[in-house]
Amino acid sequence: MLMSKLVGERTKENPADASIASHALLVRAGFIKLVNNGIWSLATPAKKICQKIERIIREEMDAIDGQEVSFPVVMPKEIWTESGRYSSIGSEMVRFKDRNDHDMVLGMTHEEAAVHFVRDAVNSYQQLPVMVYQFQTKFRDEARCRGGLIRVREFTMKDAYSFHTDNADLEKYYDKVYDAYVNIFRKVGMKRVVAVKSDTGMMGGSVAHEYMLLTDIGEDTLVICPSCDYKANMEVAVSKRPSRRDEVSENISEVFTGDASDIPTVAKMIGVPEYKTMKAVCYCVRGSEELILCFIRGDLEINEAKLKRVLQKDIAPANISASNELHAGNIGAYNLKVTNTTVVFDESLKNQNNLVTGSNKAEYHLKGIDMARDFKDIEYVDIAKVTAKEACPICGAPLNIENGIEVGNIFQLGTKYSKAMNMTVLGSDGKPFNPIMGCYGIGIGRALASIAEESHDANGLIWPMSIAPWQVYLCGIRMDDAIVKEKANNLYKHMTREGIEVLFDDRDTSAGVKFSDCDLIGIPIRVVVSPRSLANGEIEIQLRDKTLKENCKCEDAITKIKEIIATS
RNA sequence: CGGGGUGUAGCGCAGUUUGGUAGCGCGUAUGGUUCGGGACCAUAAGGUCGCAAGUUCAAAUCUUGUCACUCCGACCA
Repeated sequence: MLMSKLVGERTKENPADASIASHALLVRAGFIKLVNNGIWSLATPAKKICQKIERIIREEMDAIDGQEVSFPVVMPKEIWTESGRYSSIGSEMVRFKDRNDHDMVLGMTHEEAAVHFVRDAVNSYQQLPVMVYQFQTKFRDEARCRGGLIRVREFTMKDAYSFHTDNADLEKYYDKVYDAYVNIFRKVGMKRVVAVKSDTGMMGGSVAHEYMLLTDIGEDTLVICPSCDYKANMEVAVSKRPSRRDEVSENISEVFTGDASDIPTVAKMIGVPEYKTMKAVCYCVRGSEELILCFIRGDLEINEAKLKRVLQKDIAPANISASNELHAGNIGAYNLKVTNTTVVFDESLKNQNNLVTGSNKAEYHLKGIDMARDFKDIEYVDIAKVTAKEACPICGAPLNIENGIEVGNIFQLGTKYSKAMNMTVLGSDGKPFNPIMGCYGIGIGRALASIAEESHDANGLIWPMSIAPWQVYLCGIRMDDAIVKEKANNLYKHMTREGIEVLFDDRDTSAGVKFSDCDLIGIPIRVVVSPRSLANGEIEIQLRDKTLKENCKCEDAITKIKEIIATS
């Protein structure tokens, strides 16, 4: 590829709307161009990286007996009605009518298509397990795109679907995919990737993991144990909390607290630590008048993902200031009288005593609450957010909290789709059953952006060799010099013939411009042909990550470059 | 969906307060001088100032509406 012909505008200045490095650099280097909110065109370098990432994924998927297929982007309403998701998914799924007034959808995921595809072709347990996968465009009408390619509406995803006779077989296969994913992220050059336990959300199913690239700009919050291998998304993370029960329980008494309504103020006023309080947090059920009143230890926060799972309902924060039943700021579980309200107690309160809580009347709080004594027969559920330094549920070490970008996920789906879509195969006992499914995804563009996020410096991108758009940036300095021009041209032809991927900067421009572009684009090996080094019969080789800079004889160049490629 | 910000040349911006017919830097084209970390000189091309309506002798500038993008939050297989 000749640099003089490469389409894609490079700029010196950061785009005004970029707030993260990968977004800014990918735009500056001319890799991507915005077409519409969350919809991007990819230039050749970005496309080449995607192809290399896909090649690595394909190798790993094939190695665990995956069969590459291709499902459609546009699907009829019917198969989504079968699974129940035509109605359960909101405006994130694009729906439209074709010329015959038929309801259609744009694929945002392909469980339905996979079941539709496999259910007629697979009739016997003897054909299982089977896994199909594809690289396909997804469209999700995201409420809010961000971060360049990190969160977009249209993107390419590798999605895979496996079918099994029983849970044991799924689990065995799930482990294989788990390992394949570890290989994939290692091969594409992502370093700080961890697999965390995750929520299964609208996908249904039980066990799920997300592969997270640890970075400050990550949208997900992760709980990670530094001393054992406990790692979980905040949505599902748990911790061990020491009991704060005192030896002696006081009696309940009222305390005047005036207009103090938040926990720090009340605790300070009464003179107790915040963990000796019980606070109320109120939610409403989306699309209903029903209220959810959560009681939790005052120093903790509600984990809304956990709460949703406990309730099996969609919730939203509620504004209760207008309510007649509840005194905002003075809500307490003791002597509470409410209607059309679900009351939930967090496990952090279990068996605690001498707690301060609202009195359900203005200007007063209660102290001396003993959960064991004052509340009989209540059920405690885990709806609390884990906080940093709490004890790991496995080993007890203080937990860390970090941010991560989700670069891949794997789900044990169970029979949610095979049952809903009536996919059956005959078992060894001659009876039909619904196969157990798993599904496994990796976003290609997000992977590219994540690598850019992890691997760059002030001058530009730094691509790992395995996915670099080109392996070598061949730089002719003084292309107006006949000898340089000839040498560089010969080297370009020679390298290309040897199968080395070269971007040849044949432009007649200054060295500074070429070096800057080379750094910005982030090609791993820079080869410089110039009058200066050529005078000694040498060319210059330098690595983008600055781990090597040396001259070598022209005739040894190809061997040397191949060696670098082979060992990186 | 809620809150903020911004729309002026391919990119980054000034000009808007106080209305007077559009500007800077980068990039691009041509010629010349340069040449190992974003060279210099000269000349040139490129904009119905997001869109629409209104006020006015006159609107990038004031008014109203609308659209788009973006940031923070909600949502997120």
